[in-house]
Parts: sequence; structure tokens; C-alpha cells
Amino acid sequence: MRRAVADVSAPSNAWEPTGGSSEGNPRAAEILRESAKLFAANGYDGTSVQDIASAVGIKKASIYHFFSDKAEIHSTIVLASITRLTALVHEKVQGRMTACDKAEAFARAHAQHISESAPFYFTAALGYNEIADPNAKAKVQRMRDGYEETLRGIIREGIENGEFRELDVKLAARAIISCLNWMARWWRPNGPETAESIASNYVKLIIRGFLP
Amino acid sequence: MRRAVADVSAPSNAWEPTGGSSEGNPRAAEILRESAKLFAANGYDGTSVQDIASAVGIKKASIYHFFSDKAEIHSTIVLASITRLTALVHEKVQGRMTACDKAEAFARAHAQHISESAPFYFTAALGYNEIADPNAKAKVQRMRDGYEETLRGIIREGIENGEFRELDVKLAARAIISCLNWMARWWRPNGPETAESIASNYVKLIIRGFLP
DNA sequence: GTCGATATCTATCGATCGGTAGGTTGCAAG
DNA sequence: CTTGCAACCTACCGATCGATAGATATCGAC
Repeated sequence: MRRAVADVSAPSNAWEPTGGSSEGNPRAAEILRESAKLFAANGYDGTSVQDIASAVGIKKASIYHFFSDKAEIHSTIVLASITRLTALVHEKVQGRMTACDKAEAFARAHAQHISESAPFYFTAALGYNEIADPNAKAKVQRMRDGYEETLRGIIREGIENGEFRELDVKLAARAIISCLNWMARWWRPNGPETAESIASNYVKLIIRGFLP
Repeated sequence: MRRAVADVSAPSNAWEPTGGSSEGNPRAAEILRESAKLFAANGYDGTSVQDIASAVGIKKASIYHFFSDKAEIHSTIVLASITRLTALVHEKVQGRMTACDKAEAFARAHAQHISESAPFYFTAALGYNEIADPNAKAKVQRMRDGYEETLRGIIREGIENGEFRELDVKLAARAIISCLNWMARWWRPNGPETAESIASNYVKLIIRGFLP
């Protein structure tokens, strides 16, 4: 069966996916890019290795020269996405900012990743718990936990310095992340609003409920 | 491939799924219940008709006596879920309540549906845009739109009567619904918190940002 | 010019899947 | 006692899928 999951037109990625067998190999990187587009559009099971090969313009067997199996392609994409996401968050959230500004920077970093790497992000967001390989799955889980913990730390900081009232940190972080994650289900690059402005507005709205 | 999507132990449904070929047929209803469990746990493509038949305790071909194909089983489940959800919302949100109370009742109705029909809800929430049949898909889309519009109406009401400040109604409704929908990705019936209390706390937190 | 590594190909396998054809059983109505 | 139909069965088909085996092509190093 071939079911449409998302209609995604991919921008070219400025960053290079790392890890797996793709390290510095342009053809492997191309396979990852095309696979991400197809996974995002049709889902993992809705994408055959033949589909990927056709998109790249090579034969199916050639795929197996670069990746040991289909699952490795998928887990490499998911890992690359979460790696890039956490890197962006660490890059944007730092230094002397208020907790409010940090929370907004956090959301903007997330949104930047969405818009600059939509196919990778959609593949990861919609299928990050569908990873077969236990090692890769554990690594992704650890990175997602660290990512969520970063936001919790920002909120805790805001409570400690009096910017925010006493509140349930876990719930508050989860609310913001839920909004960001759910964007993968409805936001599309060609839509009227940029991902960054939506994410920023989400945080501004929700953070008002954090104030004393 | 068989990938785990969710670990769901299903409570028995108090309500009867309607529509499709299941109308009042206990065996058809059983097929729907078992299918919902499997779809929620392994996804649509991760569930074979043979899996469903085994779970019910009959042979594969017998499934086709009650449903014309696998897609019909799926769309019947999704339709039943969204139908039940909107019915619950209409039942709980009515009469002379403040907009705040209505919003919380809205979220509680959503959460009640999650906890009383977890397999149906997970199947619908994770795969409602994977419906093949255009008619069913349009119907589901219409019901989801109406459901979201109900929440927008509540928020607009709150703005008009002064409970809430002027705010972006679309964004605000989407924030709440994002939190509720994302619960399908992490909340499990056996967890420490009830779906109702989580949903209620989400709304209480976010709604503080709505106040003047 | 030869060798070896990398990249790609053709051809095919075994398994699984959704779905169908057509027979069998059991029971209720006449 | 027979007819008819719902419910279920056995057996099978055609298509597709992920993956493999093994041949070929390209090209830089020596």
C-alpha cells in the first residue's frame, strides 16, 4: 500500500548528515536526502528501497553498497536530525539571556531545524520510536531526553530567579515541546507562516502562563 | 517488518463502534477491537490481516466476510474514534459554564476518550491522515475541523465576555490541541497519571496565558 | 599495462502480503 | 426435510518487498 503521509518539498540541506556509512561520501549523502524526502512523504513502510534507488537514479542493489539495510538508512536519518537539533539548541541557547529569551531561542532553534531540514525532521519526528536497532534507538532516546532536559533547566532557572512563578516544570516543558512536535503533523514549508514565527508565538503565548 | 509503535493494553470499550459493516454485529465489533489494539501497537502497515485474524481466533479469509478490505477496518476505527470524541465534547461542553470551565471540560472530554478507548484513539491520532478512501478521509477531516472549531468558539466566547485578553484564537486553540494530540505519543494507560488530570493541568497552565 | 578498490549493474531468491475462489458447517424458517 | 443464508473454512494467486550473488565498469596507483 502506498499512503500519503505528508506533502513535503525539500529544501537542500546546508548541513551534512554525519554518522553511519555516509561520512563524507556524496552518494551516500544523496541517498539519505532522497530517502528522507520519501520517508517524510510516504512513511517508512510506504517507501521501498526501489523507490529510493529510483529517486537517486541508480539501481536498487547499489543502495546496499552504501548501507547494510533499509533500517540503517532510516536510523541514520533520525540520528542526524536529532543530532542537528540538539546542536542548534546548544548554539542558540547560551550566554546571558533571560529565561524567557532562552525559552524562545529554544523554540526558534527547533523551528529553524524544521524549516531548514524538513524531510529529515519529519522522518525523525514521525518515526523516532520506530527504530529497529536497539543501539540507535537508545542513543536517540538519550538525546531526546537531554533535549527535553535542556528546556526544563531553562524553566527551572526562570523559577529560581523569579521570572516565573512556582509551576510544574515537567508539565510546562512538555506543553511547549508538544506544540513544537505536533507541528510535524500540520506545518508545511510552503504554508503562509514560517516555522520560526509560529514557534516563537507558541512560546510567547504559553510563557505568559508562567509569569508570577 | 514489525516495529513497535506503542505498548497499549486495552480497556474494554463501553461504547459500541458504529458505522461500516459492524452495525450491531458482535464479531465485526470484535474484529475492530482487536484491529485497533494491533494498529495502535504496530501501526497499520505493521499489522497484517493474518495478525488480526489470529487475535480474533478465526482464519484470515473470514475477516473478508465482515469487511471488504483492510483499509475499511482502519477507516471504520478512525471514524468511530473521532465520532465518539466529538460526541463526548458535545456532551461535556454545554450549558452555563465560563469559557475557562468550558475549555477544561473540552480537554477532559478528550482525555476521557483517550483513557476509555486507548487503542481506538491511538489508531486514529497516529493515522488519521493515512486513510485511503477519499470519502472517509473527507468525513474525518470535516469532523476534526468541527472539533477544533468548537475550541476556537470557546476561546472567542472568553474574549468577548472579558474572561480572556485579545489573542490569536487560532494559535491558542492549536496550542491546546497540540498538547492533547501529542499525548498519543507518550501517554500510556498504565502510567502514573490519569489522562484526565494531565489534560486538565495542560489547560489550566496554558489558559493562564489567556487572562487579561 | 596491470592490479585492486570502489561503484554500479543484471538477475534472482525466498518470504510475506492483501485478496479471492469456492467449499463446508450450522442453524432458523417454511 | 429441505432450502437459504450467515459464518467460517482450505487452498491458492499475483504482486511486492528486502536482500543477495555475482558480473561489469571506471579509474587512480604503481
